[in-house]
Amino acid sequence: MNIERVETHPAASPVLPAKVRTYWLSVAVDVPVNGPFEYSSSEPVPIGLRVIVPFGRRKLVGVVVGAPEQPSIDEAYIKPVEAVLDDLPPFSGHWLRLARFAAQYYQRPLGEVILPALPAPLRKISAYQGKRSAGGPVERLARRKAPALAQVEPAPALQLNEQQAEAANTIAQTQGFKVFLLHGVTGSGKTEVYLHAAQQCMARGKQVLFLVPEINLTPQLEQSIRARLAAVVAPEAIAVMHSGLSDSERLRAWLNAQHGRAAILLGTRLSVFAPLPNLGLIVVDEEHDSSYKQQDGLRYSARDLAVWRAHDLDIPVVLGSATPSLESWYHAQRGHYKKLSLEQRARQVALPAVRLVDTRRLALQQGFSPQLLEAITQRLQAGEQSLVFLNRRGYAPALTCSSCGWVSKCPRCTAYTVLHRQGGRRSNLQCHHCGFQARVPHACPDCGDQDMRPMGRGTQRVEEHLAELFPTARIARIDADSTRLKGSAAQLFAQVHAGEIDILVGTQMVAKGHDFGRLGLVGVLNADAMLFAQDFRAPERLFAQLMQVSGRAGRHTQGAEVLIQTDYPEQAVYQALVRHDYDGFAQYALNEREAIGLPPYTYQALLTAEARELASASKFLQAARSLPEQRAGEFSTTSLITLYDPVPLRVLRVANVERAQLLIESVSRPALQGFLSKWVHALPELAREARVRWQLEVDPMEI
DNA sequence: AGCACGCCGACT
DNA sequence: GTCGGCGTGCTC
Repeated sequence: MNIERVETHPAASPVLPAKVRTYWLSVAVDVPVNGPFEYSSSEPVPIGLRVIVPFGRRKLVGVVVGAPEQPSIDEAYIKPVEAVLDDLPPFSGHWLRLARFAAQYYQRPLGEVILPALPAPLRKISAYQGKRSAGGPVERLARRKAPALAQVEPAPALQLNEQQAEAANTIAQTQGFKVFLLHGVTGSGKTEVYLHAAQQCMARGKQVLFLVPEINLTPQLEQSIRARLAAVVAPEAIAVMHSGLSDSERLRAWLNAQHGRAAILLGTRLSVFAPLPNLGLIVVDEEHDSSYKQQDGLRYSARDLAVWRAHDLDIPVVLGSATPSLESWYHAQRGHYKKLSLEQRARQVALPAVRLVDTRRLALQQGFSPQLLEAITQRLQAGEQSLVFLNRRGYAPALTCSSCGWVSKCPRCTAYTVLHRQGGRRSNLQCHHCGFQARVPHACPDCGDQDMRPMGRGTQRVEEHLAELFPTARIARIDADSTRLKGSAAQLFAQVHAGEIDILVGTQMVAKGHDFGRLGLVGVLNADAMLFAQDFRAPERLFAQLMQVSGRAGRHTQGAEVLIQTDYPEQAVYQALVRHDYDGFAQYALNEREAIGLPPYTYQALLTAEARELASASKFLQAARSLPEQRAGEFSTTSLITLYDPVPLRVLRVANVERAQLLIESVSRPALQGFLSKWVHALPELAREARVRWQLEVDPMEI
């Protein structure tokens, strides 16, 4: 193998004779077993370097996380390190502390945090073996020239209004740890504030970490940030990281960050783990967005880790949103975070008027109220665009038999199959949980009747109705189905921006980021379905989502309007939306949470079990639940911990796997942490006996 | 997670 | 007789 070893001490090596001392190393590797694992080396290896180690019958890249004086297991079982990878400087103490904190907080082995945080070429052994050219991926990348950056026309800095300037200066003047919650309605110019503060930070020679929920969906953001920064930093000093990059592009950005060549790193949640030796400011844009929470593997919250990281480095962090998470709002109320408010819109355009359409006593036409149809008609006549928002893709949520009541169901899941138009008149049935597809039956499988009808409506059906009602209007639909082909989303959005579309039908895909110039009306169908999802955060999510879609309207035109059709117009969420009153809604929702004892007033974790049969999953959870009583000596803090009864998940079966969950709650975060760290040690054995798969999520977003 | 060992069913 | 099914166990 062609791997350079770490330099030995030059003075020592030629003189000292045979007596070789052994150095012990703790190495974190990416396996779902509690590590770290211990290895030996004849030379000292600095903590934070990567090594290649034998592991069972294979070889793995690991990271040295400790150098114990004595090994914790019998020396006879300890194998020597195979190679030391010194193509990168060792990870800093801060970086390792961050990884350690995440591993401990989210109850995962350290290696499962550290290695997935690295670009693939740095953690895959194949990048170091069997390559014709010498060296590793770092050396190979250095020999290749980076593709030329596209020319960006520098955008002039906008004149900040008074509130923006005050917010930006407050942030820029802060050097130690401080969390700012930047609260500003859509269009109030939060980005300008971030960039202003970022610029001042970079001017002091410090790096900026700028987190965004998703970059792919909003190429506008990257372009506008590049344009705004072009006047202040060289294009190479802007590194971008997101899931759309190739391995080598990601590696390049990562190395630029690690070597301090990047003055600013713009990236999605994984970027919170990027090594930034000179970090001076962290920005988390749209901090309430659920994309910051990873939903598999290490279930971390990039927003929460960003705050931790800022604290550890003693630097400021800015959380920005028009609809902050109730957690962040609560911290601001308590004075833990400093609230900065932007109340004016940057452009002199009034917020759209929000009206509720009480659908309880209305005859709806294909799901549309007369008021909404009338509003669309008027906008068409005025040459303005309308957006119909419906968070349900497909033609209809199910197919049903009108004579016996049969409903189309997925054979593998506890869910209806959704009727989809395939193009033209052709249709099929699809399961949105497991991907199962079936033909549409000609007759009812139960009674043979041929009168099969779609039940309810999705975006395809809404699009069809609109085409019948407004035959001359140009209509487009944007959802996961219409944008499946690569590039088609960008093309559809471009058509909307170019004014080639009169009525746009869309799911939540249209809610984020896009700035539609001529959009005068937003109509919301079936909002109540989102409100009554069985989750205590449903109103919070609904408020944020409707605020966000509402924000699509009237960014440039006066007199924009949002119509929300609902059977429950008296609900606090809707009333607050009419008043554009985030503060009122947040206060109301927090009071409710406090009264019932929900986050942010308590802390939660969720243990989920999966098995062929619900009974096995429940049995495992039941055993896990009774463990603390059985071993009372080990679990001393249980008086502060509530373990609820295991319950089946709302969608019980997905792809022939049945799921149940157990909620753990505590008023004390340390107590919950202490409990979980003991509890997880016992779970693998219980799971083996019950033959179930399990996962533990700390601070779950959905329960 | 991998990877191998192990012990039962249908094939050249 | 063997190819291969995936249950079980282990990794410093």
